[in-house]
Amino acid sequence: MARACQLMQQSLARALAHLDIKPPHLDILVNLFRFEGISQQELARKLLVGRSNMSMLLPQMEKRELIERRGDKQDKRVLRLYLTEEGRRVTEEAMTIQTALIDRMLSDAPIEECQAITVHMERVVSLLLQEEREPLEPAGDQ
Amino acid sequence: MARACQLMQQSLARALAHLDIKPPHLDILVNLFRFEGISQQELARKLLVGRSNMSMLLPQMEKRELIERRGDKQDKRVLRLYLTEEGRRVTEEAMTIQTALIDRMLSDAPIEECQAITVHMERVVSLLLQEEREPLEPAGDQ
DNA sequence: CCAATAATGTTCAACTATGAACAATAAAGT
DNA sequence: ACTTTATTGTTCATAGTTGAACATTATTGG
Repeated sequence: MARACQLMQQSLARALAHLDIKPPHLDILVNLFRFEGISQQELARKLLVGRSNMSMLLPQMEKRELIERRGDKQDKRVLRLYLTEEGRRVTEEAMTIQTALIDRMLSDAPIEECQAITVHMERVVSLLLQEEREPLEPAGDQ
Repeated sequence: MARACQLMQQSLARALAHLDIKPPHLDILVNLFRFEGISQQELARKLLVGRSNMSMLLPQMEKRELIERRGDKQDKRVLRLYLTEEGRRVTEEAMTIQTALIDRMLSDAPIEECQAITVHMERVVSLLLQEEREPLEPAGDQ
């Protein structure tokens, strides 16, 4: 199953090649599409990657004029992220490609099953994130 | 969903830390456990990674005496892979840990659903692998 | 107001995985 | 037999990701 994810990433990468973006870029674009104006930190948290990763990718996307980074006026530490018109266009096209790929993969899976899987996966994610924060401390017992 | 896989890998990595092995090593061990005597090439194909990756990991595991590499007598190119006693011991312990993790994740998912998911994932894998080999050639039509 | 603590983003060294180029061996075509 | 083509494993340069250390700015506590 991990292998399936791995292969889908590779396949997605190939399908996205002609737009000159890769899966990590798409992840960023999609999240900005839905949550415009978030900070780099918030974005990194949603994507489950390190802040440093954002510091590598975002400036490069800014140079390609897919996104824009504007400093927050109330907190001079944070940079808020916005899509440019070009960025929005590319995002929509890329999402179309991604959706087509996913549909093709799940074409012979019942709809309810997909939803059930999604629900479980989200539960798994929150479960693991929670565990990450409580390494090994029962705290009250013993 | 890709994120869930990512997190499970991280969680598995932490759970495996005290054995001083990482998920890629476990993948190798489990496959040797089930298919003892396969070549590096076959192993790489099963794991969906490059041959070069095997060339990096396997010698290091050989030095730690988890595996053994013996040259095939009929084909002097291939190195056949075997688990040592120590390797078998570690593999069993690591599989226990992995199984426990997976069970914990899917504890509230119905059994049939898990099986259904597995079936679909395997189909997805074979579908994508097939596509990889036929990049863009309808060949007979048009 | 000032010190201490925390949060954001950047930089850098380390690690992993990859694909291309290569040497050795095998298989196929002549 | 000999040349050509394919396969196996290795090496190396490259790209992507991470965590730690850092500078800057906020927040908290005295």
